[in-house]
Amino acid sequence: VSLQRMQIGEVAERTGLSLRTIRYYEEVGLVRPSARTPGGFRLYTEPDVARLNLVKRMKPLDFSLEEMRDLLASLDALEAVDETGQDRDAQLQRLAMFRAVADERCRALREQLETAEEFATSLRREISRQRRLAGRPR
Amino acid sequence: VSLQRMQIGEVAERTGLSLRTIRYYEEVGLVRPSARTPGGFRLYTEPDVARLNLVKRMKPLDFSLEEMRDLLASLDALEAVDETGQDRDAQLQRLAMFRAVADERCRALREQLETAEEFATSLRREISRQRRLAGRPR
DNA sequence: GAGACACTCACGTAGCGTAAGCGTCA
DNA sequence: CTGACGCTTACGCTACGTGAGTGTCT
Repeated sequence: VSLQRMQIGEVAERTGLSLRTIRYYEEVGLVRPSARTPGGFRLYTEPDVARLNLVKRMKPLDFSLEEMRDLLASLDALEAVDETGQDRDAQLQRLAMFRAVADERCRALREQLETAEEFATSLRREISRQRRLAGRPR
Repeated sequence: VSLQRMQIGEVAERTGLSLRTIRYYEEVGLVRPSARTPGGFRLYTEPDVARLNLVKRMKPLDFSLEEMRDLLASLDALEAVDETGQDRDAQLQRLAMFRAVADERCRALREQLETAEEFATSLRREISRQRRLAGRPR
């Protein structure tokens, strides 16, 4: 099965993304299928799936789809070996910026988690307080 | 200043929420100002601000505004002492449900953070890899 | 040809941001 | 009376969900 090209349903299953999401990612130029059947069905290769999984792993960082597109573009550019030194430097600079943003987002996430846990704790406390009050009505 | 009633600008400053957000929260019945001037300006009291801050602390848990509204409603109901035992029990049940959801969200947040940090790390690695490659062009 | 699968519109949603045009308060 | 501040109305945005109606693959 699907040794070479898979269609969107299988890709969805393997990535955990919805059909709509996968199509939308193509619409905004984030991940495009490397081929189509004559009838118009999208055909994905393994690298395509890998790219989708990469996007999925980026999502917790809360990048916009546009940012992810740019990040992927930089990675692609660096992967293409036939690049002039100047361009490489530019792409490396962009990567470094993304790294900085990513670090910042991680920090924000840690804070968020802390706030969330504090709230969960205070909710638990409120519940047991109310339970005590409920213990003796009248 | 503002010993009793403050208007929306000051509230925004004190809570860190935007005017738009505060007005929107009112629109969906989440937090409403306890008064208005004859001319229509919103007037908030200290408890109003506290409520807004409470909402702000809930946000990391990723509740929908509707869920928060319900949660606040349950808390309000429990605060009102003149409640029948039955109603109290119902509200307590709802609180317990929220607690369960909150715990689950915390778990999800922790996972998210982990994924995020993994990605940040792999990004760092990729950058230094590319730096090494850039070291000797030609 | 029948069923599973896919396609393209296209409208709906949450949670606000962002003017525009106008009224209110000190 | 003039800023500074606030009001409503309304359209825009992101990242999809959710049909409807139709075509494609095996």
